[in-house]
Amino acid sequence: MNGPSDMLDAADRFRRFLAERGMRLTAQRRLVLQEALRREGHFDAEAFYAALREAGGAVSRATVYRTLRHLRDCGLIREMPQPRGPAKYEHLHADQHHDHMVCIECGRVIEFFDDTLEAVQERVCRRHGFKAMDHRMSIRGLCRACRQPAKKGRREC
Amino acid sequence: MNGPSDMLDAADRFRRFLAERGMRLTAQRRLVLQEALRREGHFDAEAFYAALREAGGAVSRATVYRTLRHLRDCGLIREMPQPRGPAKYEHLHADQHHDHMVCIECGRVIEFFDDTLEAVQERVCRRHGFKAMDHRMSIRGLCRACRQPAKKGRREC
DNA sequence: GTGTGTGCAAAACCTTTGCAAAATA
DNA sequence: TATTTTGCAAAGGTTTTGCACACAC
Repeated sequence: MNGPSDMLDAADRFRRFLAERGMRLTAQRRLVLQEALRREGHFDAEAFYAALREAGGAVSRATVYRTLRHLRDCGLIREMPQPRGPAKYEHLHADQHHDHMVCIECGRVIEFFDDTLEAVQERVCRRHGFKAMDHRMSIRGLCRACRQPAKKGRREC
Repeated sequence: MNGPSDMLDAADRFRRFLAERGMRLTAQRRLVLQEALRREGHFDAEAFYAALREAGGAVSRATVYRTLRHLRDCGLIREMPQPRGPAKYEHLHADQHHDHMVCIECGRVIEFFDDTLEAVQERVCRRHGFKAMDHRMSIRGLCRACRQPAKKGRREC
């Protein structure tokens, strides 16, 4: 699901996205793209930037922020502003959309996928003449571990 | 749906919420609560603060931010961090949850409600041992007006 | 050569916080 | 009186921007 062919697809898609706008796929942008695809979970711009630097990547903070925005506009990553602190990002697998459950106690994020949601999206959009490009659902609540407050040894999540 | 009894309910609920935590329902907090309930659509903290001041309310910016946070924690309003700019708030009607479609072209927000979503939430949570308190879904795409780019006189939304 | 991208540092922006004074139980 | 709340201004943390230089077409 995240092999080399995915990477090529993504690079191609990004290139097309840029070309359509008279923009260029530079070395820096390629670097940011690769790092974004390599990431498995959620990440924020600052840690992302640090990792890139650590790995010897010659990219500035400004370029990281700018490129993440482009990747988001291109639909390759998803940006999730947080109630507090920096926005979280995650890369979008080409093949399967997913949504999130967030534990309000420990902050853990669980991913899920449900067909019905896609159907809901279709129905609602038809009703309002809206053309959906994407959706996101997020369920807030308590994860299994945090539901048992009395239980000893509750993991930190 | 937004009559005086709603207001009383909300005030009561807020009072209980505060009492449980050894906090007080001060004049300022009451003011912020009332203004939040009065609001129909989405608002941000700064405009909210300005409106309160304009109306002669004696509340400081810090208190507005602090109280909005409490109202959120109490579940009376919903906070929606934005990709850019200040977080948006909206007050939660006691009787009906709703979700959003956001036009990526003009920014318009359309509200909708769909029963199926609640079912999805239940099913997903059961599957993962998660206890849901709340959910939010947001569909990004193009609104009716913005789908017809050729059309003259397209409204600003 | 014209236009686009980058890097740096500074600016902008929204939100939170420290602290002393005021209010409330 | 003990505790909580407020208001102010300053700090905080994240993201954007201005600008000069470098680079690509």
